Amino acid sequence: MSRPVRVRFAPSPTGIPHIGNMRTALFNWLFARHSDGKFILRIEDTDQTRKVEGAIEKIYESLGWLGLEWDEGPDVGGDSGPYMQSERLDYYQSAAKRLVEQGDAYHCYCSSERLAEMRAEQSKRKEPPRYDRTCRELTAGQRAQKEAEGLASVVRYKIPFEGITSFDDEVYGYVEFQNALLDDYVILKSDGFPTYHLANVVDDHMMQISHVIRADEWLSSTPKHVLLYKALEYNSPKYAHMPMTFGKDKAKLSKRHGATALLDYKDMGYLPEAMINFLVLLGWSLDDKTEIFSRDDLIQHFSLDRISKTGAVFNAEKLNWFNGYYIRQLTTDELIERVMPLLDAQLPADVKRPIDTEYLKEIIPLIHERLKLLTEITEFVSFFFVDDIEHKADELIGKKMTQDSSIAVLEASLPKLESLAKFDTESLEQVLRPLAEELGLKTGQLFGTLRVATTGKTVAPPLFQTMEVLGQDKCLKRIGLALEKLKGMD
RNA sequence: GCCCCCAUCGUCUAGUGGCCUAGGACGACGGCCCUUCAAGCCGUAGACAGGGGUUCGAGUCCCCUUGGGGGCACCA
Repeated sequence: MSRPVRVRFAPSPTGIPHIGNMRTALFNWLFARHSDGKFILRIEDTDQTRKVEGAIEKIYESLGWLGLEWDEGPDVGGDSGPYMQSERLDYYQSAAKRLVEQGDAYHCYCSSERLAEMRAEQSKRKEPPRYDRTCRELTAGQRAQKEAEGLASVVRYKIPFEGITSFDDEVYGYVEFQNALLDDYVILKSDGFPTYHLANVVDDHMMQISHVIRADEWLSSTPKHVLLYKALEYNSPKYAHMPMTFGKDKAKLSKRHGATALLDYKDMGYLPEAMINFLVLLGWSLDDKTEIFSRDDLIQHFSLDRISKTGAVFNAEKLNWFNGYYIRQLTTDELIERVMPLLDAQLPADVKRPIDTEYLKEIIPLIHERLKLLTEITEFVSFFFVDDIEHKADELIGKKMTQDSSIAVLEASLPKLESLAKFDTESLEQVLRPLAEELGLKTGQLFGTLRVATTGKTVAPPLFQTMEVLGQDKCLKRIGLALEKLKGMD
């Protein structure tokens, strides 16, 4: 009989959650949803010195952006609260007390200066840095004396001198460690706050966490936790360590790899659905061909046994492809909705607000499949909105064209376009295609020149459709401007 | 230095002893389409780190080497 699935995402509020954290959150969330279990948010704020103002809001925002809703947490409550570790100090302290009384832990009065010195010595001698266990053997009398002196103390776990601590990891399988090589690590700091090791064990037990799904970097501290579960007579949860995410240099992803905060990607114009699809494939796969997963697909198919053991490099190129793909899947209206705030913020002030949605509906189909990032939208559509465009002279003269031939092209086009009763794609094509032949030019030369003249860009959506949306007046006016520019060049 | 983990194309990965002359995706390159750019379609190059075993047979199992990563705080 296995217990109900309860997993947690337990970030510490020390900054903006980065990609790696959020991938861990994703995997936990998927496992919970797949298993019909609970996804719990717990804030591990046990380090008073590293607390960052506003970090918790960023955690909410990051989860929210990806749509990873949590069932229990500091803000939504739940039966296992409080969900902020700083509000659970009593639990940790009594656990530590119990361990001391049982003889599984002891007070240590060594100063951090002494410890630092000791470690320096050890590394000089090329020895593994470890606590020398000075305080482990203190007699009751010695302890009383230290207390009387008013010395602050930490509580250290008393690692057995012999034996092996092992566990079965859901991803890595059987892993074992020699107790003799483990350090008497601190479980309670001198300020009365627990370390991660104690806090996560106490909380995971009290919150009835069934599976601990966390990054690989925790693998080597897991025996400490296993020992703690045993000493406290708790049932150990199952462990699933997942491979880490690396930067291009294969080192643990960190700030120096550029944008690493999840929300940076939101700001850069990525879609959360693309991000999820990309992130889940970093360390998990369904089979040999499926690449695209909707949220429901993932919930349906996600499983721990398909998590790989190898670290994955965060490769933004593939993310870009996913993003383009998901943008293309949106309907015109959906894309407008997502892009509207960006346009509102980025389009020049003299463009009328609110931005004309009907007009956008004509424009979007032209640029939709060209968009890779939402933030590119302004660059793609501004020439539709702006009144006067700026022509670059050298762009006005295309490949295999000269100043004179460009002028000729525009002058020949003008009357044809002016005479058009209907300024739509078909009519435009009907007059412009023959015109190229008349002028003895390739269609590309004619259309290219007109493209730059009407849009101000060398790269734009198909000419006729663009001109139709732009409208006759704007096109004629812009061609006129282009002619002036070309003629005034000498 | 010690401990732990990992090892298939540049990257993400499929592969759980014969279905592998190793599959897919991104990227790269070439082509088609074509008024530019995209998108789409077609195609090409590209990997089992090395060495020993085990086996009739090893990318798949074992060992060693090498390489990479992670951990070794009163941080999580």
